[in-house]
Order: sequence, then structure tokens, then C-alpha cells
Amino acid sequence: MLAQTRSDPAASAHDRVFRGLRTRIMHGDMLPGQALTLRGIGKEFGVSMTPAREAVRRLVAEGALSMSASGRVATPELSHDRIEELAALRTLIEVELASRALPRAHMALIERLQTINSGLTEMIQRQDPVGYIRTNLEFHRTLYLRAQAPAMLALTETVWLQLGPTMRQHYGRLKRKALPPYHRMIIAALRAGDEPGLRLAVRSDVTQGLKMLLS
Amino acid sequence: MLAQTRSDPAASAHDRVFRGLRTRIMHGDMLPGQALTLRGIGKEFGVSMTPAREAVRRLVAEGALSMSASGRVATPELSHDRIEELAALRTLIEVELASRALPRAHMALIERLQTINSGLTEMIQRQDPVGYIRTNLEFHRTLYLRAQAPAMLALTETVWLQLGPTMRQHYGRLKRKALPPYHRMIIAALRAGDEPGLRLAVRSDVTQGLKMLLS
DNA sequence: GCGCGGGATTTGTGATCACAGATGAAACAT
DNA sequence: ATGTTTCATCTGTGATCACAAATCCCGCGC
Repeated sequence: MLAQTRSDPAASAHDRVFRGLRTRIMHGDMLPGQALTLRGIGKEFGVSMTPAREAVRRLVAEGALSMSASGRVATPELSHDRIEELAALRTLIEVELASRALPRAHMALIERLQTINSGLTEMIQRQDPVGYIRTNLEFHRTLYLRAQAPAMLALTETVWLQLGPTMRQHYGRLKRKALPPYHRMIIAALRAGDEPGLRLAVRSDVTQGLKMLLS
Repeated sequence: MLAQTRSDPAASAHDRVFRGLRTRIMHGDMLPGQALTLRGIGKEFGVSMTPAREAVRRLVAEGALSMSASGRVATPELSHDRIEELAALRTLIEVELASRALPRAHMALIERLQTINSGLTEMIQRQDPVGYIRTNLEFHRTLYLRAQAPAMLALTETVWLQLGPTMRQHYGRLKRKALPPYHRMIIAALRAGDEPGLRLAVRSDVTQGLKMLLS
């Protein structure tokens, strides 16, 4: 077993490959335009072409990978318009998810969010873009899980997935010094039970990330 | 070629299968819980198991089909909560799409919508649930295409897809007599350039459909 | 009549293979 | 030196096969 990414070893081959690639793409392990081959993926995960192909198909279906007319597979290079649209979708759905999570947010959740947020500071100090993206998504996912809306969360993750390589490209090159301010604002709004404030904070957080991507 | 559904014959085998199944599911050709087998699909489309499996994987990834632990595939049976969540997603995204389409909606579009809408009346008279669902989706898609937001439209279609079998089940049994009123309201709001009215009309249209599904 | 084994059959999984088209690099001509 | 052609190689596609697990069905026992 060449690349067993500490996940369920009982899972089927194509599922291991799928999850492995998906995590890598969403967390920004790959740059936009990076090419992949079925045989290469198969060798990396110790499987044949068949499960590699199935995993790639699923990822293409989710927009995590793009496929040329000849069947060549690569991480997508997004246009400006597409980035804006995906950010608008993030705003739309994530504001709703946060709003639904608010009445269910108790102290333990808020403390967990603060812990994750301090982990984010560490990633900035380490200048670790992949760790930063992963921890940032963990912050959002932890909050949204409380919304008890699996279909919405799944759709949001689809959008994150599509933005993964692009986010990596931009977070990789600019040297961040400070934590984005809106996470604190989200936590404060949760603590205060302030729904309009929470909606605004989430919207601002996503928008600020978008501006960074378009700069 | 056993089932060439008048689509691009140059497309690859798995794509033909994928599109064929996807259309059938979205338009309500199948009831919830209906089982499928890879060999059966392959025979129906005149291909081997390999492209059938790839098509199924894509559809499972989109939530159009559900897969048991043993790999068995069937159309999903949605819980009440899931239906409500999907309807909320429809509202969120479709209101946004309609709003974005509004400034671009000219007379030709409005006339096309009216033509589609009268086709809908015909489907009701014929008591043709599949035709009704297909035409209804065509109405919405025609409007949303104007929004120039492909990622949003794609996500909306994913939601339609998940609701397809459930919609069929309910539209199949209750005998509709009249056209739902909100399509006319959508057209009127488009004509008047009334954005708040359009948002309300789309929201009402989706909500009314939801109530029908939960009754 | 009803529940329960047990074997035949169905079904999904993943590896392998032949094939066609795309890709890329080297050799040639200008 | 540059552009073009040609050929070896790479890559995705789809069919087939062996295998294991799940499912189904028939008959037995109660």
C-alpha cells in the first residue's frame, strides 16, 4: 500500500483514491492546470486504472477536475467570472448555513471555533498555505455542521473543491501577516446570538477571501 | 444501437449512458427506490459494464442515485427533512438566478416563457406527469440561462436531479387540474422589471411545489 | 402455515488487454 | 535558425474476465 492516507482501510479502492484526491484538491495541495494521468494516479495509490478512472470521473462531475476534449485531466484554471460566481454561491449558501447553525450554537462549539482560529494564526506564522486553507475550511465546516443541513453542506463543499487550486495559487504567493478579522466577528456574533451580525460577518469573510483571489 | 436517445452520436459511450440516465431521472421517468443494475444498464444502452459503471458513479456523486453499502444502486427515497432542505436550496439559488436574469430579460425571452407555459397546460390536460415535470423545468431553465451564471445553474440542476423521482411520485398520483399560478406572476414581474416581485414569485413557485411534495 | 437454511444465481469490483487518438520530440527541409 | 513532417510513445476508452459478496429462491423442518 503506497499511499494509505489514514482513512478507512476497509473502503473500496476507488473510494480511497477518490477521497485522497479530493482532499488534496480541496486543501490546495495542487496548483491550477496541473495535469494528472490515470496510470499515474493508479501507481500512486497502488491500484489499476479502473478505480483511478472512476475516482477521476466523480471529481470531474463535481467540478474538482476539468477534462479536455481528448479526455486529459487537470485541475481547473478558473476565469475571473467563474471565481466571482463561485464566491457568490459561497455567500448565498454559507450565510444560510450560519444562520441555521446560530440557534444551535452552544458554548462548546464557540470554544472549538476559537481553538481552530488560533491554529489558523499558527499556519500564518509557519507560512503554510495548505495548512492555512485546511484549517480555514475546518473553521467553516465546524460551524456549518451545526446547521443540520447535509445537502447544503455538501453543495458548499463542492464549491470549496472547485476553488481549491485557485486558492492555493493565491495564498501561496502573497505573504499573509495577520489573521483575517471576520472570524472573530463571526464568533462574537454567535456569542451574542446576533443573527444579522452573523450574516454580515460570514458574508464579509467570504467576500474578503474573494477580493484576495481577484487581486 | 439499442437506445440512441437522439443525442450527439459522437459522444463517448459513458457520456451517452450518463446523459440518458440523468435525463430520465431528472424528468421523473423513475420512481423512488427503483433499482438498477450495471449489466442491465449496459444492455439497455448497448455498452459493456465499464461505461455503465462510470455513468452510475457520476450520478451517485451528484445525488441522483443512491448506493447501498454493498454497491447496489437505486433512485433515492428522500426523507421529509431532505426534501425541505433541497427546496430551501432551490429557493436560495433560483431566486438569485431569476434576479440576475431580470436585467437581461427582453421581450423574446418573455414570449418564449409564455409558449412553454401554455405547453404546461397541455401536459396537465393530458395528465402526463413526465411531460409536466420536463416542461416545468424547461420554463425555469430558460429563465435562468439568461442569468449567465453556469455554476449556479449547474448546482440548481443537481438539486432538480435529486428531487426528480420524488416529484414524479407525487405528481403521478394527484390529479392536477389547473396551472400553478406563480408562473404567470413570474412573467408579469419580468415584464414590469419588478425585482422584489420576481423574487417573491419564484420563491412562491418553489414553495408551492414543496408543499405539494410534503402533502 | 411459517420460519429457516443452503445452494444457485445475480451483482459489483478491480485487473488486464487491445486499440485509437493525442502528444511530443527528433529529423528534415527551407 | 525556423517551421514542418513523421514516428515512437503516452494516454484514455471500453470489453472481458475472475472473484467475492450479496441476494434470491426453493425446500426442509417445525
